Amino acid sequence: MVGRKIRAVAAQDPQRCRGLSQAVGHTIGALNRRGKYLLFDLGDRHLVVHLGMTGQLAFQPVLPTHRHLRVALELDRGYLVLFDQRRFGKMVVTAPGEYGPLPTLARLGPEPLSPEFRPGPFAQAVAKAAKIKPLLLSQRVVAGLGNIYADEALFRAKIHPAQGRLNQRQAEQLFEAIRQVVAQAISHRGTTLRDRKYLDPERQPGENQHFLQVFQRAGEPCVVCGTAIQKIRLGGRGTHFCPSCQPLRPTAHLARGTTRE
DNA sequence: AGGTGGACCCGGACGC
DNA sequence: TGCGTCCGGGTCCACC
Repeated sequence: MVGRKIRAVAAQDPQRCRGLSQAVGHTIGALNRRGKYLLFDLGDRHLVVHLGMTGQLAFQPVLPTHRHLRVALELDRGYLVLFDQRRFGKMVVTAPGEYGPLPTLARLGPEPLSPEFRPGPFAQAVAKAAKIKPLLLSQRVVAGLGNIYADEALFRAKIHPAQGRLNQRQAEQLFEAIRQVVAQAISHRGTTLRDRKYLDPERQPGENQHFLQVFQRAGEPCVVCGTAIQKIRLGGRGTHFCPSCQPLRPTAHLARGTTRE
């Protein structure tokens, strides 16, 4: 669809797609990604798309009739459409770099597999965290981690999801675990759970669900020690961990140099 | 400023 | 079979 001109836009829910009419008359340039956001370069504007949890973006020659069709951009030949099964997805037009309507994008941390993701700044950020998992989900210290990969990375690093003030060693372990979990998920073409919410552009399921070690495995044995995986609620999210491999210790015992033992 | 809890939504799973 | 209820996913926002 790159190179095509946007002729018209139609949004089912104009309130949540503010500014979309600014896209009309622009030509779609490069398509980039930051974290979970897709950025279409329109020259002096960016078209920002977030698929939420169940959204799908498609380029189709004819306008589909689909009950979950939420936004349609009419292009020179064909349509760019956002299907948004549960209405958490977004399409917004902004000036490049001005992401006021998208505060999470405005404060997005580095890509986990990029050179900008560095252990030093990461360690500094997680040393101050009240609870590590909500910080990972905030997108501020690293971009793109959702509930599945946050749980998996914390398991690999042997850190309890509610742990605060990570020490240097924990920070290094978590840094590596995040990169491994993301790289593994990409190599397995994504995670498609039982509900098949995620399918790739060819409509094929991913394979990473077969490699998850804690997510949605509550009650099953830990792959390392055999202890039953626990599920708790943390920051409003279902959170899976091994209570034996990921013990929660008082922060004071972990933050090096803060005790007089 | 940072943390937290609720709102948003609806398909699917589950219980009766 | 059908109906009601609950859950969960990623932000965003109001509040602390």
